[in-house]
Amino acid sequence: MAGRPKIYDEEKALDNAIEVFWEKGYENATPNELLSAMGIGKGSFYLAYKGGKQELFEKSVRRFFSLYPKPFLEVLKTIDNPTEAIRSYFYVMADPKTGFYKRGCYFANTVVQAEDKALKKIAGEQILTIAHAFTDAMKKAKKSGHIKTNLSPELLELYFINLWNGLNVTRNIVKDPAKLKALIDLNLKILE
Amino acid sequence: MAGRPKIYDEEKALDNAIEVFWEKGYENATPNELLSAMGIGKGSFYLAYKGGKQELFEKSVRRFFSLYPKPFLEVLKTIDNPTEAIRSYFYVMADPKTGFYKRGCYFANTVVQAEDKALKKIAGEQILTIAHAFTDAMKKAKKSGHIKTNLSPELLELYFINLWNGLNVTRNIVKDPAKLKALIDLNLKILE
DNA sequence: ATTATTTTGTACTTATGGGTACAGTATATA
DNA sequence: TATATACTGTACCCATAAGTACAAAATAAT
Repeated sequence: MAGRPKIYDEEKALDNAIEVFWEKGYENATPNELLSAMGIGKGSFYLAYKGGKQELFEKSVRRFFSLYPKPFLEVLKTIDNPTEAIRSYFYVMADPKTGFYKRGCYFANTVVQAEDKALKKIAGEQILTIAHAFTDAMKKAKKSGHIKTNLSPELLELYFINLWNGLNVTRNIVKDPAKLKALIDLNLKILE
Repeated sequence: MAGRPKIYDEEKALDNAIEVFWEKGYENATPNELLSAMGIGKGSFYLAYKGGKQELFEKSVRRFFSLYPKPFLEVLKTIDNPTEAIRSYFYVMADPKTGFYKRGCYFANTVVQAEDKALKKIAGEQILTIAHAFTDAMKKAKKSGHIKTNLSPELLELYFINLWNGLNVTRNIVKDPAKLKALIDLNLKILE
């Protein structure tokens, strides 16, 4: 455990890198922007991330997941009737105060933007993980009678992934939060 | 009208450029790829497109529109009950034989990928144009009694834009055409 | 055949992406 | 206090993006 101590906070630096990637996308985030946002030089960077930009992004994906979706999914598990929780999750895409309204879904953006197949895949898996958690919640709610639809959980899951992915694009074209909320509400009627 | 004659076909060159942009996205398409696909050198290129890559892309957007959505929209106008026509339009995203299944929506990709706000806007406008045509078709079908929903045409339009945009992302994550078709069918039930 | 006009190919240019190499500095421990 | 270890900063490096400059070539009209 000897050696010169790090001058920067690893987690904070990663969080700052997330901001750059989120704003610009993986390909458009330049080393200069990343390094200056992280507050470190090349020496430190390539020591910490031997895989360079790609490794940084992969780590940022996992960190992003633990920062945003994960806490929500843990609350979701404890809820009996999940419809309103799910609605509020979708609403972040329609709320100008959130990073999601402004910059979209970290994962869905990557799925569309990245050239690298491996990155696309990792990002897609995060979305699927979230979707699975929604499905679990809905299965439970069906058993307890809070949700009555006869649609299969798998199809419902796909329906909600697609709503989310759609919002990620549509918010760029139709910016009115009220319209986006109406769209979400309309889609959620499927659970009635 | 004197002068050395062009050695290449402008339209064909533009079509070839579309293929590159469609495959790679605006930012990731390199000059080398574009020029060699178009079969011309720099001299000819920057003479024909003084605005460079950006001008080329803008022209490619209009050309793409005239190649794919426009013919469909013209047929759509002549149809009485548009539900099946619209369904078949959405199905291109679920059909492995089409460029849309493999490479997605030229416009929606641009909306998500491009840094340039002007390009984002132009691409978004194409999507809105298509959506408006759908709305017109549905208004007509409502009057003639083929469609009975009470939802406002504006909300329906947003719903369909969002379905399309969602498919453009979701097809990267869930590749099974049958599942994608089931998703489309489920969404189209809203017209019943 | 000369000229005016347009197109083409090649050479050059600047900036940046995405790193590597390595010498120097700061620490924990023996 | 010496040493092994870990971090940092600076100086390089090569490839490519995106475009300019311009001389040479091919035509139509005179």
